[in-house]
Amino acid sequence: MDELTSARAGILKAIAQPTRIKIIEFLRDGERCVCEIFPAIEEEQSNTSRHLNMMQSCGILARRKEGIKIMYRLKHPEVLEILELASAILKKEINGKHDMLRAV
Amino acid sequence: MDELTSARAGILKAIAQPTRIKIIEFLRDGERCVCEIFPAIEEEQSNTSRHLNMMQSCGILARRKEGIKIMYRLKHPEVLEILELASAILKKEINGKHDMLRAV
DNA sequence: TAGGTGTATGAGCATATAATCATATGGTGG
DNA sequence: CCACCATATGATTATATGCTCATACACCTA
Repeated sequence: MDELTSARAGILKAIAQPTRIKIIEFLRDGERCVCEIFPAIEEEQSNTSRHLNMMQSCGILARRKEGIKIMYRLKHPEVLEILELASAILKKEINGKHDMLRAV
Repeated sequence: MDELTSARAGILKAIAQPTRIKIIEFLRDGERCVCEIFPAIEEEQSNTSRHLNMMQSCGILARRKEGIKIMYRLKHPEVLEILELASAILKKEINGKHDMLRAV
C-alpha cells in the first residue's frame, strides 16, 4: 500500500509547481500546442516542453500530433478540482490571518 | 496574480510527499500527538517533526499544546478531498493502462 | 532540582528539481 | 533536397528537499 502513497504523491507533485499550474490553467479551455502555450505562460520553449513532457508521463496531460505541431490537453477534470480546492484552502488561510490582524 | 500561483503550488507541495500523505491519512480520524504519529507511520521522530512543522507553517495543520505533548490536527477538510481526487486520477490512469494491455 | 519524557533543531549528505543555453530531431513547403 | 518551423533533449548550474544522527530544549514529576 506504500506504493499507492507514492503514486498519489506523484500525481500531486506533477501539479504542485507554479509553471505547471500556469500550463494547466491555460489548458483549461481546451487543447493547445506548445507554440501557443509557452508564450502564454511566459516561459522558455525548452522549459515548457519539459514540464509538458513530465505531466504527460504522469498521466495528467494527453498529447496528440497535428501535423508539425504537438497538441496537449488536460486528461482529467479532477486536476482542475484539485486546484480549486487548493485555492479554497488558501482563501481560508488568508482570511484567518486577516482576522488575526483585525484582532490586534 | 503570480503570487497566487506560487501560493497554490505551496499548498499542494505541502501535501505531495509520501511521508506527509501518511501523516495526513493518520490524522484523518482526529487530533494526535507526535509520539503517536511517528510510530504509526514508521518514520523517525525527527523526520516526522520536520514534516509536521512544515505542514503547520503552510497552514494545513493546526498545533496545540497539551501539557508536555504537542497535538496536531488537520485544519481543512479540503486536504482530504485533494487526496481523494488524486486517488481518482490514479485509478483512471491504472484502468487506462489495463485496457491498453487487454487490447494487445 | 535532577531525571525523564516528548518535541524541535543544527549539521551534513545524497538526491531531486527547475531553469538555461545550445543543439538535435522531425515534419513541411518551396 | 534544403531551409524552416515546432518540439525535444543533453549538459550544466543553482537551489531545494528529505533523511539521519546527535543534541538541545521544554515541561513534568519525584
